[in-house]
Order: sequence, then structure tokens, then C-alpha cells
Amino acid sequence: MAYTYDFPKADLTTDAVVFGLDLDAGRLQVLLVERGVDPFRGAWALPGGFIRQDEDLEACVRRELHEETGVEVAWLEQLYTFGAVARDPRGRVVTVAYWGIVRPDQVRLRAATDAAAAAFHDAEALPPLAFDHADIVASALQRLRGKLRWQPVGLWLLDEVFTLVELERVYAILLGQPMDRGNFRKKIRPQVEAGVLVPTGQQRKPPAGRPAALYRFDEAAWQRREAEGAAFEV
Amino acid sequence: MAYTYDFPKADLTTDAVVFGLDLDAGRLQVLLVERGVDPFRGAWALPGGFIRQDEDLEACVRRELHEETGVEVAWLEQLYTFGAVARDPRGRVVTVAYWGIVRPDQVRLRAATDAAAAAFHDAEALPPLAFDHADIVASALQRLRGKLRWQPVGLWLLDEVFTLVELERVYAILLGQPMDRGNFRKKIRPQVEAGVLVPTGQQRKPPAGRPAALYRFDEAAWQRREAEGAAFEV
DNA sequence: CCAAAAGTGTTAGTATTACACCCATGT
DNA sequence: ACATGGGTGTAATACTAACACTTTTGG
Repeated sequence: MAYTYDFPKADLTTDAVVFGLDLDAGRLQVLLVERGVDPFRGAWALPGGFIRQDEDLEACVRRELHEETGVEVAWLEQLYTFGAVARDPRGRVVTVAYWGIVRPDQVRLRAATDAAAAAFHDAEALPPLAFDHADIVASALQRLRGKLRWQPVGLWLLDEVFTLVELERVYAILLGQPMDRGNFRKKIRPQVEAGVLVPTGQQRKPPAGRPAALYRFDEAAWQRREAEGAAFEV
Repeated sequence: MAYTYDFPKADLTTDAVVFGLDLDAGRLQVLLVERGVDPFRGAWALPGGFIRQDEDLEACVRRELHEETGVEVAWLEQLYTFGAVARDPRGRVVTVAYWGIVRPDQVRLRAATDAAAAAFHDAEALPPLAFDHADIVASALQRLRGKLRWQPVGLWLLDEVFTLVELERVYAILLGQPMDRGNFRKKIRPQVEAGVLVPTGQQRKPPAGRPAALYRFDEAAWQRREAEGAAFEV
């Protein structure tokens, strides 16, 4: 073992900030677990845990997330690495934080391993969090807002087919402010022309009023456009 | 030690991508060290090394940077954490990458510890790099370009006092394209009005032509504006 | 025919771009 | 006087925001 070093090491964990977007209630939430072990037993925290030697960072966060909450999320992005010396009372623990977003009504929560419970909490009214997890959530919120205007975040939250008004509602909730219908469509139009948003020809009937045209998201077309430097602006 | 875990751990390093902006040559460079130890002995790599138990991530990267190159950089930002399982032949090593930018003519290179040499290399023509450091550099370049338009990156590269034409030249090099003088000043004007760029009343005489007004950067004023959500657009 | 919800158009204000012009200095 | 580099102004164009209007459905 010519390359081995021998001095006290820092430990490495991953944590996940999983936002939940409740389309009906129009609220943004955060997935938390109630800790079943010390330290911070009984407090709410982000799902996460120690990395194994043979797994990638993202694999680790997905495993921990699934173990502690039962949730699997389609899209996860690395957020930031938090490594303040005193952030964990167990000793020197550095954590790589990831964030993602899901529809709470499309996942089944199931607490397990060292989590006593798992639940979505309103992002505007979070309970006190363990470790420096409040900082991590704040950082994730900032990233979410920034990402929204360039990446098709809203589309990852909708069903296979959706209407433009539904898409608009998603953005209104995520940005925390109502949008102008006409202007929203103007921004979206280039995406339709580029084939990123594809009209299916089908319609969906609302409780009252004119039926809405259904669209689907052509992810491959988006990948191509993104490679060319195009953005998904709203 | 109730909270101690005992399984094979991942090791943690930090690496620094320090860009050098040569104002005279108009080139962007990257600070590299020639490795003096295995693995990759003799290859060029980013300065960096293992974290100690009692130091923050940023403290670590600054220490390693100073030890291996003699360079101290005013501003460093976390870039991304690279953790692919096989990225290091020594075993499981995860690295937290930082990036920063300096003027090569304002630092004194001095290779030491496990680096055989330290030098700036042209960003467009880097030698083959150790580990996954080529990926890290590519990622840093992307971040630099993205950051430019919102943060006063250009100002961190100038002397205490500077002219607006000098500032414009910095941006032209960083963005890789010439700028329109008039339009650049129009973008800058709000920063002058907000007190972020302060005219000193002094002038600097060029080799020929009209003397240029000197400005200084009021970092505190910028912090205030930034907190209010303002950007430093160019 | 009316209410509700989807979808379109029009206009005023603002920001961006390209380019021409003026100013201060050394030779 | 003129070359050199610093500094300002303007007109055309593109983008944005606000709001009014039209279309399609169910009762």
C-alpha cells in the first residue's frame, strides 16, 4: 500500500433536499425525516447518510433517500458540499448535498432504517432542523429559483401529457408569483416550434369552459437544443 | 464513542482551479503543478491534497495551494465535488474542487512539498492531466464564463485603482470576444451611480492620447447591492 | 345566452445593438 | 495639425409587461 496515508480522516455523507410541489394546494414542500438515532434523535432532518466505498455520490444519495423515505426521484443535481468543522457533533463530517423535485402525490412515503418518520413539510414553515440542514435547505431554494428560468424544471413535475395552463401553474407556484397567461405562452412558443413541446392533438376537458390542448415533452429534442446553447426561459 | 461508525471510509481531498489572466498577452491560463510523487509522478495536475480533521474545506484548499505553488488567492469559490468511484488509483478519494482567478504577474510561484514544479499553462493548450483533472478544469471554465455576467469577477483582477478601459479589456479577454466601448460603459454606469465603482478624481496617462479617469471598487457597496438582488451585468 | 376556462393580439415602455461623433493629450 | 486612445450620444431594433380581446365548451 504505497499510497496509503495515515492520519485522522474526515467522514463523508450525502444529504438530499427533495422539494415536493403540491399542484392542488399550490405549495412548495420539503421532504424531511424524523431522526430515530442520536445525535438529534427526534429532530427533523434531511434524508442522507454515510457513503460506501464502492458507490458514486449520486448512487449514495439515491440509496439513502430510498432507504429512509421510500422515495425515488427522477432527477437529482449536486447542490453544494458543506464542510464546516463543527457542523456535526459526531466529529468531522463533510456532506455533499443534492437537490431534486417530485410531486408528493406521486410518491409513497415509507420511513425505514434510522428514520422514525418521513413527511413533506411546508417550505415556508419548516420545523427546527438537525445539523446545518436549515442552511442546506436555504441554499437549495436559492438554486431552485435560479435554475427555473433556464432549465425545464417544470416539465419534470408534470404527467406524460399536460396542458400549457398546467405548466404555467407549476411555474407560478415555483416562482411564488402569478404569471401572465399571454406572456407565458409567448415565452413557450419557441419551444413548441423547436419540437421540445409537442402537441399531441388530444384535448383535456376542464370542469367548465374550453378544452385545453395536450402537449408532451420531447426530452431528446430538448437535449439537442440545450447542446446548442438554447435555454428554457420562462 | 457512541456515534462512531466503523466501515471503510472514502478519503477527502480538495483541488484548486486557479485561472491566471495575463492582461498584456490577453490569454487565460491555468495554474498546474508537476507531481513529484506517485501516482501520476511527473504528470501535471491541479494543486490540492488531503483534508485535515480540524480545517474547513476552503482552508484546506488554500493551504494546499500555498504549499504546492506559493500562491495566495483573494477569492475562491466552491465549484463541484467529484466522486466517481475509480477517479483515483489509490482508492476511494472524493475531491471538492474550488476555483479562483489571479493575475500571474502578481503572484510568485514557488513549488514545494509533493510538487516538483508549478506553472501557468495556456487554458487552450493544456498538457494531459492526472486523475480526472481535465474534467474539473472544463467544469471550472464553464462556471467562470457563467459567473462573469453577474458577479464583478473582472474587478478582482485589477489593481486598487483602474480605468474603465482596463476593466473592459479584462471582460473582453474573459469572454473571448471584443466589446463595444460605448455599450460597456452603459452597462457599467449604474454601478458608478450606486457607488460600487467610485471615481478617484485621479487620472492615468496612456502612452498617447487622452488621460483616463481612475476608479476604485467599493466592495462594501457591492455587498449591499448584491444583498438587494442587484447583479453586476456586463 | 351566460359563465368559465383556453387561447390570441395590441400597445407602451424598456433594453440592446451598432455606429458615429467629440474630447484631451503628445509629437 | 494630426494621430492616439478615452469618452459620449443617437437611432433602429428587439424584448418585456400589462391588458384587452376572441374562442370553445357546458349548463
